[in-house]
This record gives sequence, C-alpha cells and structure tokens, in this order.
Amino acid sequence: MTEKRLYHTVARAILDMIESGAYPPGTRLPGERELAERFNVSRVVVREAEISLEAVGKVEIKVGSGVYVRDTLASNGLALPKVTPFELTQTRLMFESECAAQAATVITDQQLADLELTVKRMAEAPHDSPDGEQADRDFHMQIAKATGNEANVFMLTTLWRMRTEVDAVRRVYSAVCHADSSHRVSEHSEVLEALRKRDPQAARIAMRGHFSRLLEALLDVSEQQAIEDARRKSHEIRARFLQNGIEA
Amino acid sequence: MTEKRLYHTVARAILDMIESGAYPPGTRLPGERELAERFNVSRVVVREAEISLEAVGKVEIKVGSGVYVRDTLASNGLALPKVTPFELTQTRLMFESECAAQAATVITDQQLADLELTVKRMAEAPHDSPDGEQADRDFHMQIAKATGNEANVFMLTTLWRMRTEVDAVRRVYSAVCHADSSHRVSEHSEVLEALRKRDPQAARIAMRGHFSRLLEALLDVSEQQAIEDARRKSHEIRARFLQNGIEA
DNA sequence: AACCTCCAGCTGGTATGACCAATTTGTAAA
DNA sequence: TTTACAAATTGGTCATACCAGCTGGAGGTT
Repeated sequence: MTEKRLYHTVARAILDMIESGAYPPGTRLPGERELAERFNVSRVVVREAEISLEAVGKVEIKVGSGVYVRDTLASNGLALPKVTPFELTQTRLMFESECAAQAATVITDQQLADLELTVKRMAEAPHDSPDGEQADRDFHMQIAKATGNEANVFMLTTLWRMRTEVDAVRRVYSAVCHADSSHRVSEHSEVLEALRKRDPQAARIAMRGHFSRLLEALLDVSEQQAIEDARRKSHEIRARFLQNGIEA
Repeated sequence: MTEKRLYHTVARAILDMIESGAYPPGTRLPGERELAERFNVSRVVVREAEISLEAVGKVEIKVGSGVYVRDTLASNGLALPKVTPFELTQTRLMFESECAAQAATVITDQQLADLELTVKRMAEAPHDSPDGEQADRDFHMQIAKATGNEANVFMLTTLWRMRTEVDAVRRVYSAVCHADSSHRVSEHSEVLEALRKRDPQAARIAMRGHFSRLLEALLDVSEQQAIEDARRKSHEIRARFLQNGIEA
C-alpha cells in the first residue's frame, strides 16, 4: 500500500531505520541531502518527513547540527506549560479566592459538613504524609465543587495537575510543605469558618491569606535553594580545581 | 518569543486560528499560497507548518482539495467537562476580570499598542467573520499574556478550548455573537482604556461589565432557544399523535 | 603537551519559481 | 434537470540558491 504522499513514505522509511535499531536514541541520522539522494527524492520531501516525525516527538531537529533520534520514554508529556511555582501560586491565589467567595453564597450544609471532616482529616494526619496531601487537595477541590460550576472544578483540576506533574513545581512545593505545613490546618479552618458564615468577603480574604502565606514560604524556600545551589556549584568548582591540580 | 524556526511560528499561528474558533472542526482553512502571503513567508514554510499539524492530528490534508480542521473530540486525549455556556461565562468573568486587574499593573507600552491594534482589527472586521473571532480571542489572550504569568495563559487557553470544542457551548456562543456583537468593540475599548491608565480596579470593573452583558445576552438567547425547543417538541408530539391516530 | 582562537565547511532553514496530479467548480451540451 | 467536460484551484514535488548556526580541525599561544 503505497502512501499517496511521498513524504509519508519517506517518514515511514526513516521510522523503520530507527526502529530497526540502526539508529539508537541519541544518534544523529544522515543529513537531509544524503537521505534525499538515498531515497531518490528531493530534499524538501525529506525535510517534510523529518518535520512530521519531529511533531510526534520521534526525533529532535537541531539547527546547524543534525537530526537526532529521541528517547521515546522521556518524550511523554501531556503538554503542561513550564510554569514556575510562583506563577502557579499566584494564579491559585487569584482563582481560588474568587471560588471561595462564590462558594460562600451557595454552599450547602452537607458540603460544609464534608469540608469540616476534611479539615479534621488533615489535622490528624502526620505531617508530610500522603493522607495530608490528599486532604489538602480534597479541601480545595470541595470548595470548587461547592460553587456548583463544572468549569471551576475543571480549572482547579488542571491547576492541581501542574502542581503534581510539572517537575520544577513539585520539587519546590514538597520542600515548602515540609517546612511550612504547620499553618495549613489553621488557615483552612479560617476559610471554613468564613464559608460557614456564608460571608463571601471573609472567605475571599481567608483564602487570600492562605495563599499569601504560601507565597512567602515559597520565597523562603527558594532563597534557601538558591543558597544550596550556590554552595553546590562552588563545591563543583573546587573539586574541578583540585582535580586539575592533581592531574597537572 | 520568536521560535527559532519559522515554521514553528506559523504552525503556532495556524493553531491559534483554529483554537480561536475562527475555523471550527470540518472547516477548510485558507490555501497554502494565501497563508504564505498573509504570514509573509514562503509557501514551503506554510507546508511544513501544516504537515507538522497533520502529524499531531490537528488537521487533515486532502490532496487537491485543501487542509481541513480535524474534529479533535475524537482524537484528543484530555476530555473537556460538560460545561454549560453559563458556567463557562461565569468562570471567565471571575478569572479574566482578575487577570485584567493584574495585567493593569504590569502591562508594557508595547503590549498596550498590540492590544489597541487588536481592538481596531475587530472593529474593522465584518460581524461574524473569522477575523472577528480571531481578534476577539487575541484580545483576551493578550491580556492574559500581559500578566506575565504562564499559568494564566494556560488557564485561558483551556477556557477557550471549552468555548470552541464543547458542542453545547459553541452553539450558544455563536448564536450570541450573531445577535450581540455590536457591544463587543466598545466594551473591549473600555477595558483597554482602563489598562492604559494602569488602573486595576477600573480594568476589573470594565471586564466584569463585558462579561455581565455577555451573560445577559446568553440569557436572552437561551430563552429564545428554549422557546424554539418547546415549539419543536410540541410539533413532534403533534406529529406523533397524528401518526398514532393513522396507525390505529 | 595542553589550551585557546578562528575560520572553513557541514547542517538545517527559507525563498523562488516551475510543473504535476488530484479535485472542485463552472459551464455548455444532452 | 441531468450529464459531461474543461478550466481554475489546491496540494505535492523538484531544483537551485543563499542564509545562519554548529562543528571540528588548523594553526598559533602558553
């Protein structure tokens, strides 16, 4: 079954070359000009084929260098943006505060009771435990649900995915939770209290406070990490210097 | 900002055109030659861009016919929730108003200039035209970008996907835009004016106003559609009754 | 010998312009 | 109205030229 379009055929052929093991991950495959000659097609077609492979993450094209076979294991990503912990927290502050305010006016007694259980669950869970994490997530998610707006729920789900799936964010957040989990319970309680009073403004403020403090904790931690980084870097330099000294 | 490779930029631009809703699934988008001229690039680049989009399943290329936007509903991995137009608008009201307020304090002169161009573009575009849709999306997206927060940009992108990919929403929205596009330009101008003054509170209020009016328009339209539905349903019942009468 | 510097020669990226084949469309004939 | 065919349009491919980033080695420096 010959593909109608030439570049499909060529893409297939290149893929075969790769999958045959002739070009393991990381390898640089022949230049466009050479492949063009080998397949007896124009360079344009080879380019189109390689570009389509690039789009699916099979290869990586480096200008001026060549086309490299990609490690397919590492290339699995669900297209979350490269956000920083600060950006995420800022957005959560803005979004979740409004959600809280919105929820305050429509939350049901049942939902309030559930929320209270969640807060209690977190209070009783040991610091840094999976249960605590789970309870934290439940707390925020339940509030979003309480707005009765599916779009809000989905948005928060997406935001939470960033927290857990974006490497840079996950690292910093876990460090923060380690250092600063003490405030969480009391802050959650404040939010709950405001919701119980059906006071939108109070709920908003309580939630803002929660995230503001988180933001500050982030600053501390990132400062700490910057220091760590600097220290590590200087160690490396020192090691390299010593090694050079030995070698020389 | 400028992706090193031109065809990446173009692919991004084409994707924007699609995601803005200007070209709903199934639609045929402009020919390679036209796009090449519009983007001021060679036809080769446009082809490469479209091929990369084809590889990811965003579009379907039909020889001799054109490039068609693919129905992402079937192929897409991440399912969007079943939100109603009201929910989406409520969330956008809340989210984008805060974005506007946030942007007001940090927006650059360049971004303000771009925004002004976008408003002008929408004013000059004929109602219901793809260009108008595109300009509308650009306006909101540029404000999110102006906050300098990638998370905000991603959130808005996701919200916009709901608008264009969730059937129920798309239908109602297009009906609304048909009936109510007159206010949009002046409302956008108000937001722009507030941003220009770097006044967060004014920006928030202007954006809230924009969406509030949209919500009202939604109410009108949905009322209209409810009437239509009722009428159609009664017709069906009548038809069935008559048929039953005949059969019996 | 180890280290820089610099440039020639690769590699991919883009632009033109031309021509082919599939498709769509408009139009004239049946 | 239907059918048939030709013209216009659209994507597919080719050849060629030139640009820009990268690599590696020649040649000079320490």
